[in-house]
Amino acid sequence: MLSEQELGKSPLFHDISYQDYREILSCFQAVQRSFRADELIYDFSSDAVGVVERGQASLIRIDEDGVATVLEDLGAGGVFGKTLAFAGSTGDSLEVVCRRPCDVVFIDYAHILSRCGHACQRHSILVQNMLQLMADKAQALSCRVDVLSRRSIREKLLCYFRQLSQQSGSRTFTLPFSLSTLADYIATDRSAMMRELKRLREEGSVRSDGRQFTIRQ
Amino acid sequence: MLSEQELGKSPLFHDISYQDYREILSCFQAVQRSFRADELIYDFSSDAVGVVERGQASLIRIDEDGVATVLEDLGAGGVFGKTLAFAGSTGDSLEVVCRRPCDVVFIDYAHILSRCGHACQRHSILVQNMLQLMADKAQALSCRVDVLSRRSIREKLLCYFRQLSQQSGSRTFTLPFSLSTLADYIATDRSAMMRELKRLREEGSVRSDGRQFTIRQ
DNA sequence: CATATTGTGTGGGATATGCAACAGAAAGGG
DNA sequence: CCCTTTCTGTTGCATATCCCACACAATATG
Repeated sequence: MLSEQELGKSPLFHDISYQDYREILSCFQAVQRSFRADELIYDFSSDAVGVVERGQASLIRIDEDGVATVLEDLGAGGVFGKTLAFAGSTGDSLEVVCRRPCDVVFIDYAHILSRCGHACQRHSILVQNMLQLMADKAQALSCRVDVLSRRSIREKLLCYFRQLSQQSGSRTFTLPFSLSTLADYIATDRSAMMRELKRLREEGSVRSDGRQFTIRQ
Repeated sequence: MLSEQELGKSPLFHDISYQDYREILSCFQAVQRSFRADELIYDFSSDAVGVVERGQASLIRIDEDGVATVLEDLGAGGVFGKTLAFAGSTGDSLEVVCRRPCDVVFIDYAHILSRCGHACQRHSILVQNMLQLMADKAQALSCRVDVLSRRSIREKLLCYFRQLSQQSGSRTFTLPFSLSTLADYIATDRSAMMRELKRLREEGSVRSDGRQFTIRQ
């Protein structure tokens, strides 16, 4: 349960009064839980939709060989759920895992989409907030597709760097994760990526210090 | 403008009366237009959100070298707009192009997300429909990421085939586009893909006749 | 009907990428 | 503090993938 102050920062309950927030929790049978780093948040067995209120989590895929791949990075406002990801090619499993301590709200998805008998104002605002979160998710996924659809490691890196640069509004930006994870994110071999990174540095397209990067132009 | 009968099939105006539909069009300054094959539907210059009511369209990216890549396949219920795709790595442009004759509704996105002064019932249902479409879009993009994040052509193909198989509810299914476009879709070279496809056929993992495929298991 | 355009299928040669393996740096945990 | 684990950086080698080029089928187009 959020405090009145925390509620102000909540992506899902934005613009909802504390009174309404409490009623929504019961009306929607919503559950709020906190997680520590590395804890399993969701395993795609229930029909609930989860919203990350605070903290950071990752949606990862584990294939039959046990290889893990980060499919999505979920920050505050991140949404996940069975109905929002492909059921998964038989054989591999999906999980949402906590990276940094998280607060997560679980809500029954069908309940959100069904016309509320009470036609309540609360419901309407909640749906609107949910729409906003979903639009953000769609955009984040679009970015990912934009990167992954590039044909070479080089192009993938440059595409991703340009995105980060644009987001930060500067030619300099900080990677949201380690270089090893970056390789995973762009779905390539780490050593091959390091090689390409070196080349980019040598020809002056990119400068880097740790996780801080600067691109030319 | 839709006829009363067509309205019943509309993804965006589902469960909305004809009367309300007409008022929404004016209240939201929504515009409805039809397009023929190969016509340009949207070039990401306006802030409007588009919804494909009928027909088929593609969201394509054209990079600085003029190479086109299909980023999304938009059928009935497909949503697109500037706020839903990454602004695009500077240099390449995005377009929505008509494949098969389309009816498209354009709505001002800010208008949808803003609390409607009238707090009207119409608005609320429209938002709910929009949420459903957005969730569908997120799922479709997840599928795409699932495929593109595979490390080899072989795995990409198998992953995509499993998705199609699951969608059709059968081991046999039909590709939604040509083999050449498929190569594009999984972001690889066509000849390399053909070679891999040949291998899959030879070892009996896949049988195919034209665009009709059958996978083992 | 002739002609142009697009799609399919295949191959040889160049190379970018993947894989395995290692060593030192950095970070976390008791 | 030491010890463990993760992360970074690099290399040699094998090969999957790309690029170019060609021939033919299928389909559109007038």
